[in-house]
Amino acid sequence: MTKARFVDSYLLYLMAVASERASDSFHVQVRNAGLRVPEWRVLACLIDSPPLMVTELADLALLEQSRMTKIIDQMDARDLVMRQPDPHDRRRVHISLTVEGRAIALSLVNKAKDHEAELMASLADTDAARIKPVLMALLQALSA
Amino acid sequence: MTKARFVDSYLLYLMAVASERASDSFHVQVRNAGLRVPEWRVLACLIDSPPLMVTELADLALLEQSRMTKIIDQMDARDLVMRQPDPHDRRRVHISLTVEGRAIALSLVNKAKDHEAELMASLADTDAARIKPVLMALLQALSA
DNA sequence: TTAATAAACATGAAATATCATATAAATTGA
DNA sequence: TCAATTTATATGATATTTCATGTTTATTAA
Repeated sequence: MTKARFVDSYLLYLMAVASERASDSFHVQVRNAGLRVPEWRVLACLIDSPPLMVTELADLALLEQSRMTKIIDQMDARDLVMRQPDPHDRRRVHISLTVEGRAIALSLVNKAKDHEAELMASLADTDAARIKPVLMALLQALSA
Repeated sequence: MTKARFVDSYLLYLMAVASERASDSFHVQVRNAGLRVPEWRVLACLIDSPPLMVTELADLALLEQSRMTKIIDQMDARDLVMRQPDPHDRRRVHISLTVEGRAIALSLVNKAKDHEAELMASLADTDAARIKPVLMALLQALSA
């Protein structure tokens, strides 16, 4: 009988490790594509979205606003995204993908789907069927 | 019918958001205790563990080795952990909690358990019953 | 109206993280 | 045995992240 450590059955820890370890192998592909993880998140968030404000994008991509501004600076400089002032509210800036950004986003989204399929296939059927619903339920509970 | 965004059903994204959002409220308590999140992880990993090497601790606490060395420097300076050279292998350093570190760790672990209990209580019974097993199954699959 | 407040984004300084590599000790195998 | 390799930790330069706050524009309510 092995001693159970606190962290090994602590929910927040399990989620953090699961997220980290599961993402690791895909993040290798992200870096191979010349992107950092936050940049990939920006592309993934924008691929099937109308242009988003900086704050909306920051929320969605799990980044703090000032950090998002800087990442947009860099991605803008590399022609991956573009800024368009909102004509109705001149404080706002709409961020959207450039043609090049979209191409890279698409290619990575496809790789992400393949990677996810492999991951799901490595799980027993019941686990595979439960994992997303359970996470969604948690998110639901957190936002209530 | 609302348009489904890619990220909203992408497993790695669901795990990252769920982990982030679920941790947020607890991390407030961590900062109130005067600690940063990585420091809390170190305490949580050491609370019921024999002394660990820097690399072991880094793995367990999801931190890169050189970063762990620096965090240990700071926690050592604050008397939360201590370094002990391994007599059998002089390259190694064993990290363990000081009395003060242990007290803070215990208090936070108790808060963490309360927080987790609340989180679980906010879920439907089937979701609550499934969430940890499913994450453990994923971790199992990843390490295989 | 217009002063006060709030919201959106940007910026710069300070703190932190990462990467490559140094140092030291242990292990391997010729 | 001892040179070569590997392992464990530390270090320092560079890059990133955060925090507080600035600037501009919109909203509120007196």
